[in-house]
Amino acid sequence: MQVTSGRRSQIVEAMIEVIASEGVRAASFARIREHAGLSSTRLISYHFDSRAELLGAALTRIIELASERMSPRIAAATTSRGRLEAYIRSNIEFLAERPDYAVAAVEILSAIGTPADEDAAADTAEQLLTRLFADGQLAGEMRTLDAALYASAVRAAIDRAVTRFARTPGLDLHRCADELVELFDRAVRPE
Amino acid sequence: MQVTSGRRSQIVEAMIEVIASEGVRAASFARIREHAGLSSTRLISYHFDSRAELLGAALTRIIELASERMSPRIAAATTSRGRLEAYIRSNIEFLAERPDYAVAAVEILSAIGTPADEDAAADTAEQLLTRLFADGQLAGEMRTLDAALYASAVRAAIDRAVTRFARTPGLDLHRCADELVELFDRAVRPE
Amino acid sequence: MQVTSGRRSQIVEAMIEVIASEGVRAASFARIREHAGLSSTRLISYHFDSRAELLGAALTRIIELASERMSPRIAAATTSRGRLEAYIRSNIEFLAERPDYAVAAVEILSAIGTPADEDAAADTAEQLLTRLFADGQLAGEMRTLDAALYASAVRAAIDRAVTRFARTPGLDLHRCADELVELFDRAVRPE
Amino acid sequence: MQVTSGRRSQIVEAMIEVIASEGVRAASFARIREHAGLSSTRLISYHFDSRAELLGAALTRIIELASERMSPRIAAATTSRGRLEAYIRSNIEFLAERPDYAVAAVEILSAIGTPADEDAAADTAEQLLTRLFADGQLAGEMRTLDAALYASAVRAAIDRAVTRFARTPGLDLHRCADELVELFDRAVRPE
DNA sequence: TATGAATGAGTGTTCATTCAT
DNA sequence: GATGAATGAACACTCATTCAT
Repeated sequence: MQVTSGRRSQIVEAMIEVIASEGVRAASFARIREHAGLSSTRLISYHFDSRAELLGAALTRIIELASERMSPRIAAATTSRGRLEAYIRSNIEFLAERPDYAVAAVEILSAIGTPADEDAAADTAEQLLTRLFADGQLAGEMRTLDAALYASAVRAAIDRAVTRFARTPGLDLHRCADELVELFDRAVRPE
Repeated sequence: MQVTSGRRSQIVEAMIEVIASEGVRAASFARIREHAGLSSTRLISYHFDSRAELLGAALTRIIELASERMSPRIAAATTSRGRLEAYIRSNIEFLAERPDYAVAAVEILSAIGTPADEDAAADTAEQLLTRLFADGQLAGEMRTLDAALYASAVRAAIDRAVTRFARTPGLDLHRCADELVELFDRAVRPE
Repeated sequence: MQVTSGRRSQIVEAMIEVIASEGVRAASFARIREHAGLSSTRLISYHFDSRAELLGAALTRIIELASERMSPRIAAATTSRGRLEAYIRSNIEFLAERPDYAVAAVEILSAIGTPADEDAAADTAEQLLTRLFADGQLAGEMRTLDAALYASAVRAAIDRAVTRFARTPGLDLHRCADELVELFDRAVRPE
Repeated sequence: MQVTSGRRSQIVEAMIEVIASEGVRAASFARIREHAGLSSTRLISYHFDSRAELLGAALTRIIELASERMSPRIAAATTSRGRLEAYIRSNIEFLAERPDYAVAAVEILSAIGTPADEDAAADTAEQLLTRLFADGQLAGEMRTLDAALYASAVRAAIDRAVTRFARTPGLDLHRCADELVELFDRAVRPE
């Protein structure tokens, strides 16, 4: 099976764009068909077994792109607190570069929030952060704290920034990143 | 004359309960009718001009209750950092006492979030926090920071805790409150 | 039973105004209640047994007013062709003075057109004209023609003028009356 | 590719028939579904984006048919007054042949009349007549008159005849045509 | 790989009306 | 004379999906 069949990615991108500009609720097959200029919604259900699968494919695609941006930045850091900073900064940079993708991701995650499996992508992101906080404590770089809760706080703060940016495009993202880095660095550093 | 006509509050409460357990999407008039044991959905549209109004009434009710819980606690604090702590703790306590109401509020806010009513309740909550952070800086109790961004970070962290609690009822909310208080107090204190 | 109970006429006038500006379809009990500032639609169904009765009352009221305007003018004419001219002119004058009433009458008549009884008000107006054309022929003032068909042609032409005026308030009604008088006078005069 | 997809025209014809016999108001999707023997009303909204579009399609279809009947007859006439006669006669003939279509057209036009689309089909018909009266005056075949007003009077008279015929099927349409031709010919001829 | 056609369940909302004071 | 509450039927329309080529 080909992950990127041309048609598939065309549909996925159309859905992402519609979600970003009009929200998940508005991203019906009909609206996607229209936005992508497809002949019929049948083309969508031909390529995706269900709406959920399409939603999942969109999220996977976004995470793929975000990961390309963020992973090397995080890997390049040599300390846990440095990796936390890299995580926040590169995530905000991704938002600056692909605001539609970032907005769509938040929309999708809030839409599939409750029902999905524990191993959903959302948790993937938080698991990475949870490990980061756990490692920081083991390395003595961070004070004692609840890694999972801090992970969710970081993600929540970033996601909220994404939402605010979607409504206020004039937002200074560079400064926003600085503030968030400062906020969490102060919160975790020992003493 | 009673503002809350009995029927109205019955419907509002039914909607809150359905939203809390099944999500906003599932909270259709038909589902509310069923849950509240009403004779027809017409009863709902008789008391509320539109779904949006009902949603607004539900949110208002929740904010009313949350405010009853939180306001005296916040007012009792004598410092800005104390008020921040009281805000976080009393909000989490409200979540512990009325998890359905807390969950419903988050659901409703994310559902009506986009429509750009600047004066919406969501912003009201953030505005209160924004003032709190601004006052803290003026009083010299907090270091220099972006009040609005910190406000949204606090709300985002609490809202995320609400969501997590909804999925994991076993969560230790007392400890969760301690951690969040610590997180933000460290983040704001001078030096 | 009092024909004009104050409340009744208030409701009737509100309905006429709503019909004139928004059409019969839009003139629902709810819309009338709103326009008249009533507390509930129940007040309407209290005073009128059905929507049809209210519609009939409105039409009766309009015809009453139109008749006040037109009857003396028609009666004052001494010939059949003079009465035809008086009919047309005074009808157009009524339109100029009470455009909302004239528009509402046309709306109501087209709404209740098909179902109603033969003795409906619509026919009343045409019957009067039919007699006028019949008398004109008997008196030798008019050539041989189908009185009923000419009656309906006159009413149709005037009603259409009403509709056009409703859409084009700038219409010169005086000239319009002149033209219609000329049209039908030429059509009926002998030779 | 066929513009008229079979299903589409089946639905259009069903709607025309329902409108003719029961009025526009009664022509709901449910009633059409029933009359056409369709499996679901969804079939209607599948083929037509909205009720308005379906209404428009029905009107277009009727005008198409009426035009087939009337156009050659009008074109064959060599004088303006001859064309006026041909217009009236062929229109009444269309009424005699397809009473349901004629009735439906009048119903639809009165239903969509208000919404102020200047370029609506109604005006198209009147514009043709207006030109006819203007040409007649230029050619010296008709006396000086308000072409637009005469056009609306002709259409109003014919439409009223359609309505009357719908209620009184026994009406002698041949004689009706004779009378209307005479009426308007006398009204326009010079001297 | 593609597509037009079809579908049943569902949405919120509106309608005039009746019930019970 | 007046009124708030209640009601069931109907409305156009949207949903993701399946059928049949």
